[in-house]
Amino acid sequence: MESFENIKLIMQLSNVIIKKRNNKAAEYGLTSGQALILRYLLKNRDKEEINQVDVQTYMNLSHQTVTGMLSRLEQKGYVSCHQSGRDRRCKLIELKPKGYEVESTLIAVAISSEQAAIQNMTANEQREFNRLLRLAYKNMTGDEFLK
Amino acid sequence: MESFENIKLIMQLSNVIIKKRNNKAAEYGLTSGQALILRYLLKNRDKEEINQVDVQTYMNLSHQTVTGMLSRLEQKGYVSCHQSGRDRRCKLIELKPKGYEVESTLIAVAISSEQAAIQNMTANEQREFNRLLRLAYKNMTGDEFLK
DNA sequence: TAATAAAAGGCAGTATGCGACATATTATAA
DNA sequence: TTATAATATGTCGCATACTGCCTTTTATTA
Repeated sequence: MESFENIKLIMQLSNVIIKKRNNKAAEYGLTSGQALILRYLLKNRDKEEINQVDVQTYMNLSHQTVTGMLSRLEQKGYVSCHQSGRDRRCKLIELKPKGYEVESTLIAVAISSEQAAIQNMTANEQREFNRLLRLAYKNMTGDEFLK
Repeated sequence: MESFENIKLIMQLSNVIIKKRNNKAAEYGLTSGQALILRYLLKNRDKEEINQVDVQTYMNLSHQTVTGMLSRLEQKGYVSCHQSGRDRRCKLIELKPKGYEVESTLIAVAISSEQAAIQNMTANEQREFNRLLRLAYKNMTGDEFLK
């Protein structure tokens, strides 16, 4: 059998991407993970209520990790967190004005990062790359990847 | 332009892979990163000298990160580190017997993890997946990915 | 209704992974 | 040869990311 070392490649690719995005996000006082959470909140601003567990599902991270990330976003004034009236176990997450202000910047950075990764790929290759990444994700998790 | 969110997919795929490998490696007191370093040292056992900078290059990680990982491998008795006689700035890394003992286990785990990711892919799809991952890596870093 | 299970989230500890900064040693240039 | 640059590595502090363990609140079941 052929030995591709795809696993090491995926892990290093991820590290490189995170490093680049951290450097970009640092220009406005964020990290790449915090920026991704903000984009999720902005995209779902019309939802009645967003709780921590929704962020965990979107990010596919443990609740302990997300607790820390949200508390740092709150400290910086991007979001505010309160106990939900609907279910007192839940943490209601709301975007503050500072969160709305960075929306266009976050989108621009995300697009440029996405473009950097797939440059020099034809449209067909881009579709195939995405399809195979999703297949690998499903192989490893048993679940479909959700945008 | 199409929005694939490949970046988020790659990052989450990497997280899932690391989590699975950490669980496996924990059975014999290692982490996934430590296991990868040991495999590198085992593969290069015939080299005259391996220094920390070689591990950094192989892992594509910063020297601060590798310093910590190596010191934990040393604490656990897998490697021993000394000052190099050839160049006193360099840290000579040597495998201890405990390192050699886990070789077959490390290889078995690595293969099974690699196989898990690419199951349900045809031989052609596997080659294409690897080629596109390498292209993305080169797009992001400017360098070729080295096994 | 009362006991129990499940869900949401918090805290402590450990391991990556980085930037910033510092030190020692070697290489290079004036 | 001496000043300067480059290299190899270290420490500190911070942000992820996890497991393990805990509390509070809601849901379920006897």
